[in-house]
Amino acid sequence: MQLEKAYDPSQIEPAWAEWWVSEGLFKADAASPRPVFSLVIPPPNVTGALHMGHMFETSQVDITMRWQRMRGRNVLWLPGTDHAGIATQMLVERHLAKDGIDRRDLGREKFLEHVWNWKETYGGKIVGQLKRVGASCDWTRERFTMDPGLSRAVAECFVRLYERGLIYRGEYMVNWDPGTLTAISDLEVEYETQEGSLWHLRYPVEGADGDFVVVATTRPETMLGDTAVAVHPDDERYRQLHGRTVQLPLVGRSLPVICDDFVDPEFGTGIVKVTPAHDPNDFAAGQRHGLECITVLDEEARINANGGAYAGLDRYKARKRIVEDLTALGLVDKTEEYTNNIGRSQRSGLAVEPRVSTQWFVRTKTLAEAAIQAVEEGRTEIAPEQWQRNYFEWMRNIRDWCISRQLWWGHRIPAWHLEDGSFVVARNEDEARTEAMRRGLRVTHQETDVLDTWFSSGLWPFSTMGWPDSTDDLKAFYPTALLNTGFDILFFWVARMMMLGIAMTDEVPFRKVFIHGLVRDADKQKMSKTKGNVIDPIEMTERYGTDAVRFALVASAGQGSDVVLKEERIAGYRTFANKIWNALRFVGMSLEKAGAGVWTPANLAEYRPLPDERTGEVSLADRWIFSRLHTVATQANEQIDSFRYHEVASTLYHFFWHEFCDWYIELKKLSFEEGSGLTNGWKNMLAATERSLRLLHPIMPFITEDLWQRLTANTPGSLKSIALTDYPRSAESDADPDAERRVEILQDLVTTARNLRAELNLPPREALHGTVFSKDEITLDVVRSEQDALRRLANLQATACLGAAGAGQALGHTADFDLAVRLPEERRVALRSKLEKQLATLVKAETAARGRLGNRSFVEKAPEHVVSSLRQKLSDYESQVERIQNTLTGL
RNA sequence: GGGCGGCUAGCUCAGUUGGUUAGAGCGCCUGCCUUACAAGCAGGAGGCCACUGGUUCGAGUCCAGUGCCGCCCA
Repeated sequence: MQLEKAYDPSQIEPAWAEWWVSEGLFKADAASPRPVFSLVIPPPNVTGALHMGHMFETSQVDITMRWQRMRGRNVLWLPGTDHAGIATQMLVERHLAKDGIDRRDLGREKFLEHVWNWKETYGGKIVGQLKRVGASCDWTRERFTMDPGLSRAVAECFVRLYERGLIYRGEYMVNWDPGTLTAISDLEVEYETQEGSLWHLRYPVEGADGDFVVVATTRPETMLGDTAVAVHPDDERYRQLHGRTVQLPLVGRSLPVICDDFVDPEFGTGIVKVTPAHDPNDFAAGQRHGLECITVLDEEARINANGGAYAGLDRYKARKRIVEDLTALGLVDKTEEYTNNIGRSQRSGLAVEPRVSTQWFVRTKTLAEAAIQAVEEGRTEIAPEQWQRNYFEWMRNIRDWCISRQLWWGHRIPAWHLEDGSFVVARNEDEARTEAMRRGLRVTHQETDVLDTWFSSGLWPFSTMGWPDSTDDLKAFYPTALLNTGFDILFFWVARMMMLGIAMTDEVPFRKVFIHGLVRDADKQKMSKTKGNVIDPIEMTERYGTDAVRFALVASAGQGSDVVLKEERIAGYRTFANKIWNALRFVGMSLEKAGAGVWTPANLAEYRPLPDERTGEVSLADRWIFSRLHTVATQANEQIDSFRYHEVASTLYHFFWHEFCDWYIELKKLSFEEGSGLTNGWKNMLAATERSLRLLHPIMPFITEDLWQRLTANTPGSLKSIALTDYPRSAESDADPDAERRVEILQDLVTTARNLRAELNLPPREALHGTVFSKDEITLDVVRSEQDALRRLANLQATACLGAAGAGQALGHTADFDLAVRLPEERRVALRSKLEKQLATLVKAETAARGRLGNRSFVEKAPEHVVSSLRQKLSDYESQVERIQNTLTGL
C-alpha cells in the first residue's frame, strides 16, 4: 500500500461517489427478510442547489442510514425532489422575462412546457450534488412530486377528503399576495414590526350638524370600502351613537354605527371603521351584521373602480392622497406614530392583502385531532422533546388550510365545473364526465387553480411508494422509521404529513421525527443569499473534502441546536482526515518493511487478538486497543442510535487520534521488526486498524472506503465495500480492565517524565535516569515490564522501587507513584513553584473530601459506592499531599 | 400579548436519571524538522458554570425569580 504523504480528498471522492451509485450498493429490497429501516428525504425544491442546511441534514441522515445498513437492516433511503409551485413558477417567469416573454402571452399550456423543459435541464442539479456528497440513497427509487404516480395519489387524496366532507370551497377572506397574484396560506405569511402611523379620522354624524366621530386606523386607504363604524356595546361613551348613522367622507356613503364586542375600547378612540372586504376582523363582523362587502383593491393591490376618483392608484399612493384630501377637509383629527405588525408574503416579500375570494380549504380540526392523538400515544415520537410541545401547540390552534393557488405550475385541482355553475370532484376527467352526465349536465372546464405545494408534499411518505395501490414497497417500508428535518418546516410539512398520512393510510407516516437546527455563519447569522454570507457546501467539499465538511457539521451541533459553522473548523477536520490517512500510510509502509503482505482476517466481526508467537501471550498494546475498541463501539452504537451525532463525532475523533495514533501505534512501533513476516502482532494491528475504519465509516464514508479498499485489496472473500461490512459492536470478551489499568499507568509514567523534562528544559536527547516509587504492585510491574516503552516514549530509564521516595527525592507525583530523577540541585529547585501549585489543588480537594466525609448525613444518606469512592479518593489525596510535602521539605 | 430556547475557558460549544480536582476543538504561550503525519509531536496557561434565592448530605445539572440574547405564534 503506497500512499501520498498528504491526503487529497479531491483525488478520491468523486470516483467513490460515482461507484457507490453505479454499483447500486444502496438499493433496498422489498422482498428481503431482514428488519427494515426506512426514511424518505425531505424533498428539496427542484429549483434548488445544495446549501449547508441540506448538507447538515444529509450528513446526519447518512450517518444513521449507513450505520443501520452496517448493522444488518434492510435500509431504504428514498430520494426525490419537490416541484415547489410558486418558487419554480417565479423562477421560470423571470427566466422568460429576460427574453421579453410574459407567461400570460404564452398561455397556460405553452408556459407549462417551458417549466417542464426547465425542470428537465436544470432540475437535476441538487440530485447530482447529493450523489457527490455520498448520500447513500436508493437512486433507483428517486421520485418527483409531479410524477404521474404521485399526481394520481394527489387526486385520490383530494377526492377522498372531499367525499368525507373535509374539503370545501367557498368565498372567504384569505391572504392575498399582490406580487405572485395568488392566495397563500397563513403559514406563508411572515410577520414583521414596522414603524407606521395611526390616523384619527373624523366621520360626520348624520343628523347632528357639526358633530362627528373619530375613528383610528392604520390603513386610511381602505376607508373607500367602509360599510359601518363600530363601538363596543358596553362602551358608555358612545351609547348615544347606537342606532345612528355617520357619513363616509370622500365617498358620501351612509354608514350604520354597529355594536360589536370585537371592538377594543382601549384602541384609539374606541370607535373603529369597518371594512369587511379588507380586514379579517371586519369581514367577520360584516358577516355577523349583514354588512355589504365592498372590494376597493384589485388583485395587484391598486384601487379599483369602486374607489371612484382614486381608481388605479397603488395602495400606498392612495393612502397618501386620501390623507392629504382628508387633511384639506379638516377631517384628520390627529396622526400618531404607531408600530404595527405587517404580514409579508414569504415568496414575493410584498405586504399581504386580506382579500375575499373563492378558494378551496381543508377542514383541519378532525385531521389535527388524530395527529395529536398519534403523538400523545407515542405512535410517533418527536425529538428533541421541546418540539413536541410546539407541535401540540400549533395543532391545537390550527385553522383551516387554504389549499388553492392561482398559479399554473402544480397539481391542478381535480374538480370540474359544470354548465350550471356547480362542480364535481373526481379522480380524472372521465370520472367527472360520467358524474356530470348522471346529473344531466355538461362539464365546461377543469378548475384552473392548482394545489398548495405542501399538499403533495404531505403525501410524500406514501405517494412515493405507490399509494393508493397496495404495493410491495408500501407493505415493506411504510410507515417509515424516521424523519429527520428542520424545525422551520415542522408546521408546513411534518404536521401536514401527520394529518394526511393518518387520514389516508390509517397509519402514522413515521415512527420518529428528529428535528435538527439551522446552520449559521461564524457570527451566528442565518445564512442567506441576500446577506451574502452563505458558505457553499460543494465549494467546501472540493477544498477540504466531504468527510471534513460533514464531520464539522455534525460535530458542531448539540442535539437539536443550531450549527455555528466556521471554515477553520472544517479545515480542522481535514487535518483529522489527514491523520487517518497517515496512520494507514504508516501501517502500509511498516507492513512492507516487515514483508508481511496484505491481510485481513476472514471473520472481521469476531476477530480476537492472537498471542505473540514467542511469549505465547497477547501483547499489552493489543489487549488494550481491543478493549478500547469494545468500549468505543458500545458508545458509538448508542450515540448514533439516539441521534447524538456530535457525541459520536467526538468519541471517534478522540479514540482515533489520541488513543489509536498517540498510544497504540507508538507502542506497536516498539515491536516492529524488518522482515518479520505476518506475525500475530501484525494481524492484531491490521484487525484493529480495520475495525477502526469501520467505526468511522458512517461519519467519514469516503476516506474510510478508500483506505479500507486498499487494506483489504486482494483479500479472498472480502466484501465489495466497507459499507456492506458489519458495524463494530460491543464485545464483552474484549473488555480487559487489567490492560486498561496498565496502559493508564504507563501513560502516567510517560506523561510525568515528559512533564518534568519540559519544566526543567531538558533536551529531548538527554536520557532521564530515575526511580519509580510505589506501593502498588501493578505499577511496579509496569515499570519493570515496559522498560522499552518508557525509554522510547519518554527517554526514561527507570527502576522500580517498593515504597515511597525519601525527602526531596521525588519530583513527579501521581496517585499511584513518585518519580525521582537524578538531577543537579539547582534544577530541582526550579520545580518548587510547580509542586506548590499542585499541592494547593490537592489540599483543596482533600479538604473538601474530608469535609463531606465528616458530615454524618452524607455518610448516612449518600449511596454506598459514592461514599466508598470518596474515601478512596481522600486517601489518595492524603498520600499525594504527604509525598509532595515530603519532596518540598527536601528541596 | 402567549409560548419556547440559550447564558459554562479569548471564540464556538459538550456536559443523558444530581455524586472524581468541570471537558473538547480552535486560538494563545514554550520547546521540538523524533523518517506516518509541521495539516505534525511534546508540554503549558486560561473558568465565583449570567445573577439571586430555594430543595438536597451534595447543584453546572432540579425548582422559583431577575437580567440579557435569540426564535416561534398571535
